[in-house]
Amino acid sequence: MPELPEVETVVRDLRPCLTGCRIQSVTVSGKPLRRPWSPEWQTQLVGRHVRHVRRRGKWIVVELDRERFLVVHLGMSGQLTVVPAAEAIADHTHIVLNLSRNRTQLRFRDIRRFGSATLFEGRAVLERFFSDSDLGPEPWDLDTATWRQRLAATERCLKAVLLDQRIVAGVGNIYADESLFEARLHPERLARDLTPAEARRLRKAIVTVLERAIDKRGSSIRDYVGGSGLKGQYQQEFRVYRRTGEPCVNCRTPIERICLAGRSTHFCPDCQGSEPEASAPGKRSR
DNA sequence: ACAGGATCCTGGGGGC
DNA sequence: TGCCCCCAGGATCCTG
Repeated sequence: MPELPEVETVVRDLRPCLTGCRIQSVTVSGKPLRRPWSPEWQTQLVGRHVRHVRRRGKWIVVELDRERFLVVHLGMSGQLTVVPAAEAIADHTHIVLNLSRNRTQLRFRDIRRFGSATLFEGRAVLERFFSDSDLGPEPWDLDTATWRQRLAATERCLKAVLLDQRIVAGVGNIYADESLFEARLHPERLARDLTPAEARRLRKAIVTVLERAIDKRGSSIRDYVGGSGLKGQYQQEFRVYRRTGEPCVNCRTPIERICLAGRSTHFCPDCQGSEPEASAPGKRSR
């Protein structure tokens, strides 16, 4: 669930609560997460100070002293929050760090356990992790030439390309659909078929939609909360996502839902043009 | 190289 | 109430 805007919100919430804190002690649930947690990390974390908290794609990076990096992925249902230690510990809480400041704790809770927390030793190891996973650029760092070249180099449809973290980092199912609506592009269009103007429009739409969502603290459909436990509000602004059958905000045509790249995909069949086969030359819709 | 499906999990919602 | 099925913001692995 958490995509770039949700992860960015968590990071912005956590930063003032964590920066400068000392980790006093660590407890874990022992339940397996997406990536295995090594027991020795508990002792390595104790006594470390938090230098900085940042985001890379959908990854949260908690930078510690002595070049240690706690890297968290929220998966589908992960929550990373700072709360008073006195607050009851909810079910499915897997990692608790006791912090030096104001009797607070950093808690990682993940109902479905598709998320992960990993400790990296050394900046080079962290960098290698991101380069090995081939994580693409942040949407606003995507330069025109690279973007056009990546689109031209694939046979895949736009929806599949937007979900590919190697091409652009941070976009997930919600913001892929919302960006394609913003750009007025059909999710089944082949990436390689985009004109330069369309490619530019899509890149701009991604940034616009993500910035709007960050302003609203992301989207809370179910489990997502920010680093302070507050929900997001962007779900109230969805124009296509989860609006199947409801009228398009532009043209009142009912929003359609199909399955693409294994994910439910929502679009306006009128505003977002027709499928490639149907758009005969010389007979362009709109 | 890619689509499609299955997989890792838990829980909410709808239909009956 | 309960049961069963479908669905879910992600990523990865396998097969064809």
